[in-house]
Amino acid sequence: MGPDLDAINALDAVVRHGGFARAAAALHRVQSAVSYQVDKLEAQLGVPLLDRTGYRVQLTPAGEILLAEGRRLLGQAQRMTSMARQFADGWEARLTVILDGILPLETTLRALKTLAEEKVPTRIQLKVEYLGGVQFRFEKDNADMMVVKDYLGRPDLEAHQLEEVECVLCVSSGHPLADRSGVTLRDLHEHVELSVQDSSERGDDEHMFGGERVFYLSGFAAKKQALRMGLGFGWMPRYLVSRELQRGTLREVRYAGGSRYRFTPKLVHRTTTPMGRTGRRLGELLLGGSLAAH
Amino acid sequence: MGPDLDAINALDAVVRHGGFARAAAALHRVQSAVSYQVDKLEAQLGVPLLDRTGYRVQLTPAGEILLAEGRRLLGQAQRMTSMARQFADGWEARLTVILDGILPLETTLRALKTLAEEKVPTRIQLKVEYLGGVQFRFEKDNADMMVVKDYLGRPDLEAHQLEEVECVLCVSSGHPLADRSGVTLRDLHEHVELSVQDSSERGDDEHMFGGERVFYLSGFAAKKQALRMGLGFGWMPRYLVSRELQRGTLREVRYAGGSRYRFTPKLVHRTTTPMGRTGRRLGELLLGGSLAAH
DNA sequence: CATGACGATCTACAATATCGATTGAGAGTG
DNA sequence: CACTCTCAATCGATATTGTAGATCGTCATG
Repeated sequence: MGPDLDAINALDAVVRHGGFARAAAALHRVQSAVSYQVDKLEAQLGVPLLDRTGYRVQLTPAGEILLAEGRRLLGQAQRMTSMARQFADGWEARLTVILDGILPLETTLRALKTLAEEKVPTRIQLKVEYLGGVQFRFEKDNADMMVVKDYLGRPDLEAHQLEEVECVLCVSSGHPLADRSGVTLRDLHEHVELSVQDSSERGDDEHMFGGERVFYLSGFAAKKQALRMGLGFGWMPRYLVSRELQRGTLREVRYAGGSRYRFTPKLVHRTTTPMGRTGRRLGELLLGGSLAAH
Repeated sequence: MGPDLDAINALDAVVRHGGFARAAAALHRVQSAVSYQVDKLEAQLGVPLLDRTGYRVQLTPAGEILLAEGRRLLGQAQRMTSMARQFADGWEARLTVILDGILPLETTLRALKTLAEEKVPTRIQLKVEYLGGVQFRFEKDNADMMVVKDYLGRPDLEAHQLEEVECVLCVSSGHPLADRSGVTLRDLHEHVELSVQDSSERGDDEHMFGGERVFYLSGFAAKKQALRMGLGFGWMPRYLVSRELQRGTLREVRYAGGSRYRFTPKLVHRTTTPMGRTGRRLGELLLGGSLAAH
């Protein structure tokens, strides 16, 4: 049907090396084989590509244009084979990673950037979820990895610990709770609690206070905005609010039960299906780079 | 070396028709031939492309990505063949046209736009020259066509007449010649004549007045600007100055020897080498559209 | 369990690519 | 002008590759 890549390659060699004989040498073939291939290509395309009238062969105008097109074709084929070789070498075709939105995106993105610079052929899909939604998605999408605050352990899951993240119970400086000390659970229940919406159907975070009024926000950016507006109180990872706490825009609630807690995020993957090279490399990068750094 | 287009085509057929047997039917081959091609492709790429464990074959993740790449390859090859067919059908690869700058670009550009819309594969090169420079370039570049005011006839050149263009001897309204009537050649010689620079080494236009002071401009746009600034007098094609003449910004010199002349532009091409389809089509478009229309 | 569709596999055969040698046509040299 | 050298087309023989046709095991379906 179409043109033959070998034939195009032969033509290319003839033109680049300036002759059938030299092309044949370069291709480790005999001259007649090259002649044959070029003839075939001309027959396939139905256009004379080389002008044989002179002592040296020369491209016809049409040949020039078609060869340029053909070279693009060869390049693309080259790319396809190198892509295939990478797959053969153990690079997986797809890698799905679920990330808990409470964790800083920056380190993850930097790791992905490094992967891109290393030209891995893998299509990486990164999804951000919250709370129980992380594991929910991990299982629903049959994802390869998740970076999560907490998860329900299972024998087929393996976890690596990442750097600790601290959470702070925050409130706007204008909020009634801001200036109070010795805040009790009862006090908290009189105010609105802000939480990030769980994308699964599971219950709430263990650190929630179980009051009457809870507003669910769609992410930590929205939650922070709501906090600053004085809508209510709520837990925030410190790295997201450290500047506001310094400036005093947000205040740490002086809650008697403790206004801080730390947790260790975990990089989780399956032990059933071994991870491909991209997955392993991404793991290295995430464990190496300090995930919780600002 | 690289992947084989036929094999890619076979894989594509298998996936699109959902099975080796159907693919074979669609390709007018027997099933084993398709099997062979797909096996070959997998061997060439070194990656399993189809998952044969199930009842129905299914693409592996790597196969999915590589097939997508392969389809692009097929499409490109398709384009290459169709391009070649057009060349085989008599569309030339290149077409060089020299245009006299005194003529309106618009019709020519419209014709070229039509050609582009008709998806001719030809690379068209349009060059604008002036006076003797047109034919000079035509010969130097071995161009295919020229649209010219005058040319030195030769037996191997054939010309078709286009629509007449009128030239007017113009001057700025602020110029001393603007309000005079019965202007003589002697009067003209006292002022600066504006002319467009000939890009060849040949002499001047036959319509020039042969005065002492002549300013040469690089094109009609520049000439018009110089005229409006009152730098001197000079011939302009009417279509370029009709608005200025109406408004009175420019005035027609009331020259006793005649302040207007008309000429018939000609579309010239060689009779020695027959024109290709693009050349013929462009000729049709230029002769059909009224070249001299505003 | 019988049936039918599917895809792998094998063999024989056909088509296609390569080899090695020859031919004739420029181009360079004395 | 004769000689040689390089170039590319051409040809017959051979090696490689692709296809047809038949068979086999597997899996889904009724």
